[in-house]
Amino acid sequence: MAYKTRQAQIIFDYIKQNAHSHLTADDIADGVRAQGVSKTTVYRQLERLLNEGKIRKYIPQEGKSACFQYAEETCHSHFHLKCTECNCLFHLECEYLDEIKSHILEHHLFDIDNSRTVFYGLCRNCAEKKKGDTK
Amino acid sequence: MAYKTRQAQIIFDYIKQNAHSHLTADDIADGVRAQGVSKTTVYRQLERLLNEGKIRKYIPQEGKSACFQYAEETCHSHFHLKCTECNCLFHLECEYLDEIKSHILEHHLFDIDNSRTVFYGLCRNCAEKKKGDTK
DNA sequence: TTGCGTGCAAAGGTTTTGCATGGCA
DNA sequence: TGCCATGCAAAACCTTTGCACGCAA
Repeated sequence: MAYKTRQAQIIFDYIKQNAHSHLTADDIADGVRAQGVSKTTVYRQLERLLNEGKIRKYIPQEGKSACFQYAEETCHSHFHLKCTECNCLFHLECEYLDEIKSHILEHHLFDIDNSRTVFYGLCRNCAEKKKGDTK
Repeated sequence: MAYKTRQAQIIFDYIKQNAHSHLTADDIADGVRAQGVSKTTVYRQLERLLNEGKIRKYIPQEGKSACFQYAEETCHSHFHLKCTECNCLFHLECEYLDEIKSHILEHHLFDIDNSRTVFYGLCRNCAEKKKGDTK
């Protein structure tokens, strides 16, 4: 049903190798262009990988383009914190927070999708920086 | 410093009257066009209202355009649930969940912005519908 | 009268699509 | 060979911007 093409492999490898960072479609296209992969194919593969759950998509509050990141299996079981100031992503593994999901499911009848949910706010560094500002 | 124009008032009123729903810039433009307000002005007013904190902006995971909603004061103190299936927004007021913010701040040194954070997942109706599907 | 807000049209940027070709199975 | 994936270019889409005019203060 799905062919395994050179380009698709290159794109997936690139995202996997940069698993630590958030890449825009443009970033990825830049990274694979030298190997003869077009931007159109990048978009089409991103859509496929997204459906397969192999990557995750983040949509910044401000700014233009969506970011993508390799979806490690372990990421399905925890939440993410995204700093609105420095745009860093933090992985949050914590027993207390696992209870959130079951609490909301039981008391509010809503089944949270951990891998899609991102908490926005200020990370430690940026909060301190802001405090220091002469505002 | 800021003039009070007819168009600005019309736009704000429209958003306020539809406080229960998520409106795209286009929805709003459609709603006020008959009263002689241009889409450009809608965008410019949305930006202003956003900065003033009078409305909130939601960026859907899927789909194109951003959604806006009248920001009721009470919304600053609770979280929101957004169904990825039917796109409904639920307001979540619950003591237990208020603890989330302080827990994450104390234990993970991250200051969550409630008004920006949205939990994505499946609401009751859609979850049941999916269960019923012959998948 | 001053200068911010508006409207139109055009630009800007991201993502999608049509169609012919290329390449996996 | 059959058919999905690719590439190019163009389109579609949302949002922003330049500029002249109108209107609130």
